[in-house]
Amino acid sequence: MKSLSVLEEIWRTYEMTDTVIVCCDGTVKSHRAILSAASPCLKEAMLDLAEDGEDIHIFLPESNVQDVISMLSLIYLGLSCVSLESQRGVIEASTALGLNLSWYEEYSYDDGSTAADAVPCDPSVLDFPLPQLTDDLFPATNVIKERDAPKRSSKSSHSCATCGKMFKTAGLLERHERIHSGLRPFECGICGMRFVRSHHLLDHERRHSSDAKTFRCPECAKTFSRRASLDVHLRTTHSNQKSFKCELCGKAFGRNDVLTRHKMLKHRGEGLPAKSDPAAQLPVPAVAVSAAGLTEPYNYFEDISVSSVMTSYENWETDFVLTADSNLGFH
DNA sequence: CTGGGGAGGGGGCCC
DNA sequence: CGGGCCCCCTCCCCA
Ligand SMILES: [Zn+2]
Ligand SMILES: [Zn+2]
Ligand SMILES: [Zn+2]
Repeated sequence: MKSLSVLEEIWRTYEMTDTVIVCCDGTVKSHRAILSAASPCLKEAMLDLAEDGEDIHIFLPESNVQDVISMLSLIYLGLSCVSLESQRGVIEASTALGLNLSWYEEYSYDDGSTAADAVPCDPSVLDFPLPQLTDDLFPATNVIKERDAPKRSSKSSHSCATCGKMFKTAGLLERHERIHSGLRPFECGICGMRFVRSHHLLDHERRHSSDAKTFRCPECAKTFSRRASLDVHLRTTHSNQKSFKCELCGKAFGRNDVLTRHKMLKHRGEGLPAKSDPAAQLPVPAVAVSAAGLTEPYNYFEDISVSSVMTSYENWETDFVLTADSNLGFH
């Protein structure tokens, strides 16, 4: 069991939601306890409502589902996986909810004002529960975005009803949704370990057999279990590429996970440099950096999760910033 | 501490 | 569809 993943688990499973955020193009369910923690004035307003177990409805008619999901991922996970296009929408939704934005003050408008200037919660976003709205129009799913949703890009959008991640094809979405079911249909005949996908089982079973390490380094004759492991070895050991630079001390690393570990161990509590610092722009663009820096107890988790979350979004905006070869770093 | 390999688990794609 | 493959990202663990 991983540590630091309680909020991630809540986020992924979307169980026991008790709050519905009604957007212009659908609804997103959430948890009032977590929203309360993020917004004192929202907490105060919700305490006056719905003691009888009914969902509280929060109305953000100016916001769309995707922006609200991005905002919630920021609240639950501390991640800002937000496209440049929807950045303002996230800020506006956050402002309407009176969120305490001090921990991602990296957000700023083009004119230089920042999200930390957010005004107090607008009480008009809260209203009486309207269960028929969600029950009739948006049944059985946590997130509905197809209906009337403006197309965000020319690419097809298939979004997961549980976590909101978007996929290129319905098949990819279906495969992804198996993650939430917890089903692991593929079992290793030797050790009994179970896997979500057949290829993972195949990869695992190879390690029980003699042909475990079939990839041989042409430079030093070391052998590896995977092609990818050999590639990393060649890149870091033989060509000594260090594409991941610490924006706090300038030290460069060959692998992003090593850089992340370095920041966790060496720079805890230091925060991140100003956005104007060119070093802060790469390899992860400033908009994607969780701006709390390294002061929060969950930061290790946050940092290492940024790019993995972002990769699920990388195809829903053409101007999305993290590219597929992010592990190669910048050049 | 860092370097680095092993391993689990993701998305994209082809057939 | 699903199997199989690629490539990726992160986490674990040890030297
Ligand atoms: Zn096994
Ligand atoms: Zn080698
Ligand atoms: Zn550093």
